Amino acid sequence: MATAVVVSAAALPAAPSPSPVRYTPRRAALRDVPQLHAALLKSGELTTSPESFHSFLEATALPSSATTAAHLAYAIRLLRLGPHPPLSARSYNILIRAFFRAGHPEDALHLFVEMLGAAIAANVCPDQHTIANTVKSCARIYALATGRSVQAYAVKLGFMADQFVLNSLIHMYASCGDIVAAKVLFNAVEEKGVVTWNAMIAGYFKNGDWKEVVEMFKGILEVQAPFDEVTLVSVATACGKIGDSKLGERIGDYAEEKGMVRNRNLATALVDMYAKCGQLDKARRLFDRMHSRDVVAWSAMISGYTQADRCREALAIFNKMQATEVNPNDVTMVSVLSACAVLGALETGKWAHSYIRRKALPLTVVLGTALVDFYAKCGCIEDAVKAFESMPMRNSWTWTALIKGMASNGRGREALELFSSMREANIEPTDVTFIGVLLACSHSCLVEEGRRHFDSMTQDYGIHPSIEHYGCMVDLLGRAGLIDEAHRFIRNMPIEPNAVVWRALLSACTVHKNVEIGEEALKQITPLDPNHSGNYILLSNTYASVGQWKDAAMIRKEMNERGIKKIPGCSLIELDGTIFEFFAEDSDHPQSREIYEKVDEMIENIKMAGYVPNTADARLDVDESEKQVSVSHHSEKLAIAFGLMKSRPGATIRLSKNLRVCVDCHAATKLISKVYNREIVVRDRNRFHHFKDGLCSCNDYW
DNA sequence: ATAGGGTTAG
Repeated sequence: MATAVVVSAAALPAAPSPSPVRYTPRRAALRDVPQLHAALLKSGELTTSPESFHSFLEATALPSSATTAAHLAYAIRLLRLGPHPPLSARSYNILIRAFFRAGHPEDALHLFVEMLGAAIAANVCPDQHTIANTVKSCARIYALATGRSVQAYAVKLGFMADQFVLNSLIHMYASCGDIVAAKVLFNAVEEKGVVTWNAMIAGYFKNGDWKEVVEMFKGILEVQAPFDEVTLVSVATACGKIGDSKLGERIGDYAEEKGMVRNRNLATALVDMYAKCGQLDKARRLFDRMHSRDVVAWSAMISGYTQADRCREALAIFNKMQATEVNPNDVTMVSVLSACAVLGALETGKWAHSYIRRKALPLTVVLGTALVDFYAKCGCIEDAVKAFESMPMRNSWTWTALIKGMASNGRGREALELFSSMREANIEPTDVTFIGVLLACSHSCLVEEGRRHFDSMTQDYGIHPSIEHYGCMVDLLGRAGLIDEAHRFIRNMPIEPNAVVWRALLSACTVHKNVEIGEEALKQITPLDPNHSGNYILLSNTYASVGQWKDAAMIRKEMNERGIKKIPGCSLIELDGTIFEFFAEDSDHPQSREIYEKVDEMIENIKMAGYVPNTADARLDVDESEKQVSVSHHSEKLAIAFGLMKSRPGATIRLSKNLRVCVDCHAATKLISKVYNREIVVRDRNRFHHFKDGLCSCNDYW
């Protein structure tokens, strides 16, 4: 009896509340271990009773949150140096399991090898427990070849009928990507238990085959095979990934009904599933009802908001998390940075970066890429480069993020140089990389390079252009003024052009005042995307730019008749870590009056520097002076005025807006940067504008 | 004694 050994159960610290599923051994605080050891030595039990020895080993080595490297070191010294009873498989098994659970699968494998040596010397033979635990370690480090040789032992020793051995092997093969080997074993198991099914499902899960996870579960239901919480965790998560909200919801309801949502992992999986199926508020209600939330639960909720483009709420919930005992990890910070990137929340994101450094969170490829992307999307391209260079590992996503960042910050040449370096580093570009490359060309008017890369994409890399690539090309040609060529390009596309492609052409027509093709473009867009206000506004502005006021007014009238509302312009500005949101003609802000006064002052000042209001993009139903007032209340100007009021002199003003910068705001902002001696960085829908000393980084080409 | 589970980037 194991209990007979331990000096006194009362001498041991109470175990934390045991999880309902897993076996939780008695544990000893490190300072109690020698005492326990001494007592066992003194009574002689340590050497005479194998049961006592094993029990002591378990108490010392089996990990809990309190287990340290010192515990493991103590146990391994005891095993190697003794004194102890003649060693058995059991002693090795305890340590193999301990090292595995403590996150040292390699050491577990070393112990297995050591055990095989001992097998020769002292007649210690691996048993089914040894095999199962060793196989688990192989799975953890993706040691497929090693796993196969362990299976050879299992065959040789006749353990292949053991459920535990079989299940661990199925799991090992599946998680190492050898799904065929896993399936062969799975099919060979006659009595499939719930764990057998789960191991196979987990295999498909690990390989990202969400559809097959769902299919297997449907198979389970069909043959009425057993399933449990663990099954549902995988299946619910898979439902989220493929957007199967019907099955997801059934699982959610079932879990509620059976009280399974008390299982934290399952509740977390359901939160994730609801969020990914677009039921964010349902996800939140479940999250709020959870009894305890660990870092994964918090991260799931935060990423749910980020992925649903509700980034301010993502940051709000991150703030709540910080008031708890749970510490964010690298995964949490990925979502946080991604939210900051979307919002252009530079201060908050910088804080996140410093947190990562302070806590020495592992700079994984994903986290590093999120950092690069964040800095690039906040217009801090130098910091993006620094983050890129500080990463120990980069992949194609990382390079792509920086290339796109360079492109949208108007540094096309550098983006193309980066692309060359990427190739020299032997990182395979993807379809998205080429979108970055083509954007770089179009934002910097590099027409020849763009054509070359577009052709090379298919010829040299076998990547077939998607509609987005075609859109970039139309944009590139159109912006460069090659409107006819762009139009021909669309007509020769092998796939149906969509509204985005035609809109790129239309927008080029607006810039280059081409009424004829602009009309054609709108005609093509209307059936594809009838309710997008931008289309009408672009053509109306094209008419206005060549003085066809009647036609311009007619288009606006048509818009009104069809009940199409202009998307309100919206600008975000972050000051001292708080994000302020402005709409055109906004009067919601408590300091509205001061802000409008500041706008008037700003306009007067830049007029003295030569500003002439450009009302081509203004509403048409009012007279000229009203038009001037209306453009002066564009959301950008309100946000800039607020920024001037609230930041110290000379500080850079950064804002991000939902539409593209209008001609008037662009001209005004250039002058504001000069008159107020401020750098102003504006992120619009498409790209960045860095205003300084009366000039813009886009060279007025956007 | 033993097997299976949730969150992340372009």
